Amino acid sequence: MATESNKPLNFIEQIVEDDLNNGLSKKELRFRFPPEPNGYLHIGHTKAIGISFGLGEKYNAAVNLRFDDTNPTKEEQAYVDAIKEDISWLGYTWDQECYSSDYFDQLFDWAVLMIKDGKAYVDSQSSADMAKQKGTPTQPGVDGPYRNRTPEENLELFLQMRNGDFEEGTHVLRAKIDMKHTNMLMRDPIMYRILHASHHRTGSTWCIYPMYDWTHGESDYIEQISHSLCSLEFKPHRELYNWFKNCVYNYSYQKYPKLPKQREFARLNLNYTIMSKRKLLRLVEEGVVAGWDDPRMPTISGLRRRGYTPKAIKKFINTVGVAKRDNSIDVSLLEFCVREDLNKTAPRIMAVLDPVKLIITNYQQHNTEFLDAENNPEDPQSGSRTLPFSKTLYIERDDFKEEANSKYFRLALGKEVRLKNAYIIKAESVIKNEEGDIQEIHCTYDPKSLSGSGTEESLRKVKGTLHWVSAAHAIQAEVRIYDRLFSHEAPDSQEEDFMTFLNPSSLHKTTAFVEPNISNVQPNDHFQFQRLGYFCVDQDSTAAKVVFNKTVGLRDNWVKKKPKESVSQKQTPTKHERKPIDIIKQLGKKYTNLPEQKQLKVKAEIQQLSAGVPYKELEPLFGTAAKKVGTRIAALIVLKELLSKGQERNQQIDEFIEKASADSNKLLAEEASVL
RNA sequence: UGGCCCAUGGUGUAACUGGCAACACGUCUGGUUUUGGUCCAGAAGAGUCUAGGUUCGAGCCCUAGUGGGCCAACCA
Repeated sequence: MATESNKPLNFIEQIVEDDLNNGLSKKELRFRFPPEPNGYLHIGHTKAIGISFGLGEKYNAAVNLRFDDTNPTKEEQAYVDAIKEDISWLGYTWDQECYSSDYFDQLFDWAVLMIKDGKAYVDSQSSADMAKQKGTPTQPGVDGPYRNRTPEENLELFLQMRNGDFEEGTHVLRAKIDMKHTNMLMRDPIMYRILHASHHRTGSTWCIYPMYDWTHGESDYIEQISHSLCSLEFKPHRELYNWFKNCVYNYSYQKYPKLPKQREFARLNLNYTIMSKRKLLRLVEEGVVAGWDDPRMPTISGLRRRGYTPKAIKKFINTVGVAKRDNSIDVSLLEFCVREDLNKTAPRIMAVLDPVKLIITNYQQHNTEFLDAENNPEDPQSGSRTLPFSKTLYIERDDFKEEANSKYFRLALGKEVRLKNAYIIKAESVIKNEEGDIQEIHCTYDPKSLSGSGTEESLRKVKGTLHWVSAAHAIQAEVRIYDRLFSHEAPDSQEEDFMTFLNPSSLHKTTAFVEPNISNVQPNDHFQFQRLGYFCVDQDSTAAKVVFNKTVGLRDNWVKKKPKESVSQKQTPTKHERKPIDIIKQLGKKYTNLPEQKQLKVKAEIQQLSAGVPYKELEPLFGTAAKKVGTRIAALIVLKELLSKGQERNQQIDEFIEKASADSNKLLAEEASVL
């Protein structure tokens, strides 16, 4: 608590704090998390969960878990169970487990009172006709023909609706507000529709079901929630929320004296993934992934199976903050959060994913040594284990090159390297097959160099350390390696269907050789495969075959440096230089606001910056991820420069230009029309 | 020819009722290291969308503009 208190408050905490200062008592604080049981919870929900449950923890207030189950055609008990499991796994406990369907009776009674008061009426038109009368955001609506039915008539029809006398779609109950209201939601919103569907909790008791707006606020009110927190897209609903709330308050202020307050925050967006339940459902239904808990899914169950920990997820949610502007968070932050947790907790083991045989020619044929190895250098409590070492080992194919420059720290012919927790070896020769692939690496070892032996030889510094396993002792295990599900940064917000951006190689299964200490592992045990990354045991594991999921790789500076080496031999002293693309983006951002004089200047600057930069590096500018008008204008300027320098047109370029020239923004269209 | 919300380094968030723009991720240096991990030390990168105004002083207040988002399901 003490550490929390010096953290600045986010705007929601500020609101709560203000209410507390204005006379709200701490005892009256009550929050809720209200999922619809029509799918699995995902990382986006975690933010909402973290906000409401976090507030509950901070103020020691109750948080209800409420299932918003007013649409029986989409909801299932299975989803209820999964949601409960996910929230529990995250480590939160709710006060009451509630269901909107528990309030169907109360809601009905209130609706009757509203009909009697002339605040609600039965409309008997088709939904198409109603939609016509509703108008558009820019055009006011008009009253429908049934709007002025008498309360008696409305009541009788409503009772008949409830009794099942009508077909679906023939009648609805609407609130009588204002068809000309600037807020579309206030144009006589529907309160009840007829649905002859069985509900997962109320069965066939009802054939009319209340709509979201006529349920949510009232449920908050019944539960006497003090702060009803939801995401930004519900902002326009707030006005209606308050309208309904005041209606029912007049009927029940003695029983329910406190009025809840809705406030909205920006939802979480993560790049390279999608966050809509409907779309996630499609991935499941079309078999793109193995299920809601496929480790590639952004669902909580997917992340859990992937090896993410509750602590890591909470840390992530805490770090992204709470505000009101649209955001897109980089997955690297999520990855950082798991690594941070797992680094402290995951025992280290050695596993070779892409093996090549290493034979120590001067090691005695049938000898086996058991060497000592630390379980986790970050955690002295974790103790140590023994590793069998013998003449024939496996190392990563990647860890050997016949010839290598001085930047390569691994094994090469004639070079020395340490085998982790074992000896220093020197590569002497290789055996290849007819195709020229390396079959065996032959090396010699220094018997006096054993790790931890304290000898002079053991203290020698060699540049590289490799992980390895003893061929005769290693256990084979299946390892599933995942990559991002989508190759596009924002697959969700494009004109094309998000499925077109699927990464075809998001799953790679391989058989690895793992040190024998894994014979007793259990599903969801976490490990660090040394030098490779964090892995966890999948639920598909059996005693006969262990299955690992790769959670995330280690941070790796080597892979980042590799391409540089090959691309340019020049050692350009580019100290702290910003990438041209970043500067271009930044310049573009403000372009539309600049006076013409300055625009010309900026234009010239962009041209200059893009000159000589390879297309590949500038490509992201033409991706549809460049949403901002300014960025797109900058991209066009760059494009003009590139095309004039002989860059060939491709599909991406053509599409980009086409889209831009059709844009409603004049500046953008003009710039594009030149090309 | 509408209403509402939003605008701070590449990304995400700070900056308490106006007072030197900070933190995290990412990037880059260097050091330690039997994981090219961790850890440690350091650096680059924004002058706060634009134009005005109020003020001794504006990221914060006001006006206008620009850009982005949401709203026209018998979904939630």
